[in-house]
Amino acid sequence: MTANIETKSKVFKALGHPSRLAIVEALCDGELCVCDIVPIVGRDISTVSKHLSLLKDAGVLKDNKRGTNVYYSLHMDCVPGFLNCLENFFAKKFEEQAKAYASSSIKKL
Amino acid sequence: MTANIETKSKVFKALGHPSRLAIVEALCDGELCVCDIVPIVGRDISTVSKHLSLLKDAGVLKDNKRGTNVYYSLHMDCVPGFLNCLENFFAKKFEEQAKAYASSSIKKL
DNA sequence: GACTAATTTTTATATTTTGCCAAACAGGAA
DNA sequence: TTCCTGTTTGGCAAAATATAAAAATTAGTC
Repeated sequence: MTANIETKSKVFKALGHPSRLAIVEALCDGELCVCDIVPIVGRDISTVSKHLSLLKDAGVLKDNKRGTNVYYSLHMDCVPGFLNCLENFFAKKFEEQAKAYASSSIKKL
Repeated sequence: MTANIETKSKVFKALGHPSRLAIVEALCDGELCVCDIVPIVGRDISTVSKHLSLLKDAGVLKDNKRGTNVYYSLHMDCVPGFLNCLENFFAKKFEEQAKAYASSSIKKL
């Protein structure tokens, strides 16, 4: 065990907010500047900037300044795969729930 | 996109606390009852119980009552792989930092 | 039934996080 | 330099979270 629990839980905490997860999902398709991220999140620029620095501090994102713009991109390659796995997990779960509901509805007839 | 951002960020939020991540890491080796988890976390049993129900609510864990004991186990198979990837990420990062420090030390001689 | 052990829920308090505004800062153009 | 645009930082109120003590619940035993 190299990384301690605090370091790793910091990554999860960083991703554990709807605005920040939306940012990370958007960045799965490639880098974006802060000005592009703001409308995606729908919050004040200052708020978005704080979310971005938190994600960077956790190691999830990296930034790259070009001119007056700051471009953020994914730094941690583990993330997209896990997001995909999560997607499948909930897809399967909802499918099963729908099936269970359907069969219970039939029973009630 | 099947699962909404709230559902997914709830998973990350659940894992984004050192006590809860320690619980999940312990459960990667197999199910444990609450009485076994309490000493691992080192908190009051009521606190641990709350952490466990939060993890269960997020879909990360499932529980199984046998007699007076409640056994918790991993429900989401995505998690161990991601934890492993995180481990490698930080291992590589610390290695690079150590290398960078070593070369900077040599320059100072 | 009463009694004990394991766990959860309730309640209360302390701490942390979030989000907006205003101010500060950085780079480019006039 | 001054102005303008894009981004970050500081401060504060509101909301969310963590913790533990006490009360309630559940299963097993006598």
